[in-house]
Amino acid sequence: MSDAPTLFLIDGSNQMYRAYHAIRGLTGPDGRSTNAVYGFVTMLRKLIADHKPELIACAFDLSDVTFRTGLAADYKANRTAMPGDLADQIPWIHQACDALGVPVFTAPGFEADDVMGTLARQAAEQGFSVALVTGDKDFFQLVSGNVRVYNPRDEGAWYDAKGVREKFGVEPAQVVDVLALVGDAIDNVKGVPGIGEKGGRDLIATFGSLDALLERADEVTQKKYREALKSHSDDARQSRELVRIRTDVDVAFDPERFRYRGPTRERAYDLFAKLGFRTLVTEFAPTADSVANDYQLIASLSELEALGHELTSAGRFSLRVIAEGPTCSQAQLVGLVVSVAPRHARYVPLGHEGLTSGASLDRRAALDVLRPVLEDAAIAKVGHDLKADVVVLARHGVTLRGLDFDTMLASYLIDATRSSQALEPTVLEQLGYKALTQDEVCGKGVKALRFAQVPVESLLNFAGERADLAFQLAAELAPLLASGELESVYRQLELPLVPILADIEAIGVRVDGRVLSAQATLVDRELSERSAAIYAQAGEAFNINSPKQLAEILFDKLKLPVLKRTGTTRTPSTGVEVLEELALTHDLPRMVLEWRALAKLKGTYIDALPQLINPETGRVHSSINQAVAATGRLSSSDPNLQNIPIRTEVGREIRRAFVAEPGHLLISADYSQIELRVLAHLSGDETLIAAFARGDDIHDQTALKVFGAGSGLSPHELRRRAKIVNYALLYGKTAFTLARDIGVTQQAAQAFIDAYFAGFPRVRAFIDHTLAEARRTGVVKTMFGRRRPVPEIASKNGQIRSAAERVAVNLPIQGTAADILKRAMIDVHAALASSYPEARMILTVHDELLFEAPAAAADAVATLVRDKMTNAVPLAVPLDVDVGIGETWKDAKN
DNA sequence: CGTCGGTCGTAC
DNA sequence: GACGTACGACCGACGT
Repeated sequence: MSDAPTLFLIDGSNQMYRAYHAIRGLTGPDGRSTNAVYGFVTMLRKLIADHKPELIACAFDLSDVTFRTGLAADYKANRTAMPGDLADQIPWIHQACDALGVPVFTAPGFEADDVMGTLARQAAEQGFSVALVTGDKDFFQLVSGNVRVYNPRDEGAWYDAKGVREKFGVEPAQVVDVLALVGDAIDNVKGVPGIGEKGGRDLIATFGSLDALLERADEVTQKKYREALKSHSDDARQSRELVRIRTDVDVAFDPERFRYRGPTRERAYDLFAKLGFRTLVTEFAPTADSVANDYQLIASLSELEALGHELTSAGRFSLRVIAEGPTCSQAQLVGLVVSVAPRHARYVPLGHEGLTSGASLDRRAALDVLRPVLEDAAIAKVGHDLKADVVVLARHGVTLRGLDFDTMLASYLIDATRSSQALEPTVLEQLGYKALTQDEVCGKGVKALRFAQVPVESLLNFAGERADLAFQLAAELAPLLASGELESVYRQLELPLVPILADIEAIGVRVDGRVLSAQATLVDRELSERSAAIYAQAGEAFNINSPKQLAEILFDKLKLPVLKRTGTTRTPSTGVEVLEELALTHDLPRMVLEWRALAKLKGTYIDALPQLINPETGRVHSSINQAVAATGRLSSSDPNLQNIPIRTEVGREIRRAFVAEPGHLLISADYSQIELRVLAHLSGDETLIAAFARGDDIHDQTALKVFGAGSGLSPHELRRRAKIVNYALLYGKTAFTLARDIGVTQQAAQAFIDAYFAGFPRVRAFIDHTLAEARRTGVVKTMFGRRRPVPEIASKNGQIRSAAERVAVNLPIQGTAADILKRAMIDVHAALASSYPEARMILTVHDELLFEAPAAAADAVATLVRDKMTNAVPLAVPLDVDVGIGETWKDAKN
């Protein structure tokens, strides 16, 4: 074989059909089928990636009318017509070839096969190797020394002459004769009746060619073949012309026209965006390389002063702090970037190291120059995640004011269900631009640099984009906020919360490491005793934490029954529910459950918390995320302080490590049954409202309605069950799970649910109304106008639809409760700032706020907090707040 | 050696 | 199959 490059000739029509049938049910944003395009593009990209072709082309059929229909009018007449949604995709497939840099060839009156045959012949004559990319066996006839068939379906399936002999039993040159004998019922190639693949192969192998066979038909030993050959010799000859791939079509092979030149980014992006191919869109989105930007470095304090004037006269600008540190709360300024117009950015280097440290301005002097601008509430600030900027600037003595447009929050309000509200995906979706990522600038893994180590020139592009893209996003998102009627929830709730959350993060919670290490010692001892007992019981040591190993012990070794399997891997489940059931017949499951609970406590809290104590402050500064939870709740991470144990005594002990500063006390204030109160308000149910108005215990009330009198159960048990029923409603629990939770039959559980709705009829009406609205609009809303898309409410899949219905019912309740807490936080924060500035809000946990105040002021602060929380929002029912004071979080909650 | 999906478990 | 919203630890498979 020669050293000349291989020409890849793709059988476009064949591959297109294959893709169409291989991928089902893929549609673009407008609902039109995109399966064939996607499959084709995937194939093409894989081919290019795998083989790095220098020469490439793709051939397509033009129409059903070809020279073959001239030879036999019924050629291919038996074929079912091309599906309409495949035909619709052909132009896109051609465009995809073009966008990816693959020239397309067709010839009027000929099929793709003939175009390929002709090009292959010419290329081979010029000394090139040829790969015929197809899944069609007819192409074996074209194989020669330089021409091979490549089937991308089974990788490595190259067919040269030897491959053809093995696969087909004859020489490549004889393939066409075999095909002519065998015929093809689907394409109406008659062939010779009675001769099949095996027979045809043997006949041609014996006689050498179709012509020789027909000439010497008398010599054929099998009578049925002999007679069929004699009476159908014309059919055989005609069939040969139909199956023979032509090599004399009017196309010319010119290596220059077949050179692979790579994709055209804009065309690929436009096409894939239109078709909704998200990963491909990402790959071909415009980047800094393809857009002209005015990003510049500020090189001196005098330039910085000029910039300050520019920002002041602009009256509105976007900014981003570039910072880093071991933890967010210890972040140090590396630079500050601003933008006053699209594609414009100015980067102020403040803390670069090494070769580029000379570029940095004196941090303090520079911040002093910018301070009047940053602290001026009349100059509007735009940014993506402004809280992060507020926090870092506060650490450097600057109070960022004039917060106006946070694109992360805007994007969150527009669609809180997006998987990420980070800048990059948001910009890609809204602006169709692929932003630089930190990884691209700094590298990743162990070799990653810190921002401060990256050359200033490289950071300029990354930093510039942060500010520039936020500026551009703001313009894009503002109209969407308005059209979604989200401006009020943005201006009244989310935006005012930004500096408050920044405050909470900066202040942190004092955690006493000594309490935790004492607990660690105790729990460690307990764990090793318990694991020893477990190993003894199991007869061997194993990793109790490994569901797989535990399953082997329980189900293989001890032969306990497999009660349930996990969802995706179908392995025997070792979840609580299963272990609790097994605990009735064996000791080990119970021991494992107790071990697990302790190990979880230790791993997640006792061991993790001390590592997050900031040595500078002795406090834990958890991040509060405002744009994660789909319902509008806040979430907490690093560490998550919203799931500190409370239900078990040993878990509650962990809260003893959360302490007040000496001379201070913690004040915990939590809304009592806020979601049920919200339900009472939203539904307008008179019975519920009256019960809350009287201050009745709502669970006792529910017990009365649902279980009636004379059930024989203790009041305590009745209340416990009623509580489960109440919350079941909020979460759309089914009779099945309710039955399991309160230990009654499914019928009894259904009866309770029915009794509940009978007792609180407006609740049923509220749920029905909410679902109807959700079905009509595809969106559900909270009392304050926060919205959540629920497109799955229209799903034909019952499971998906039911899940969407539960979401739809839950959001107005959970989301409104979240809105109320946010409103309360804003009011309390303002009240504390003016009346008790030395008292501080330090934590928020969905329906609870935690404060730290000088001991002398604690009672007064508690009163103020209760007042503000109670009156945060007027509802049809009173809001009740439980307040507790103590030296530790545990004490404050008791 | 890092990434990532799966499973499990804590909170409200 | 069956309860909404989060975060995170651990395991183990997989890819570099």
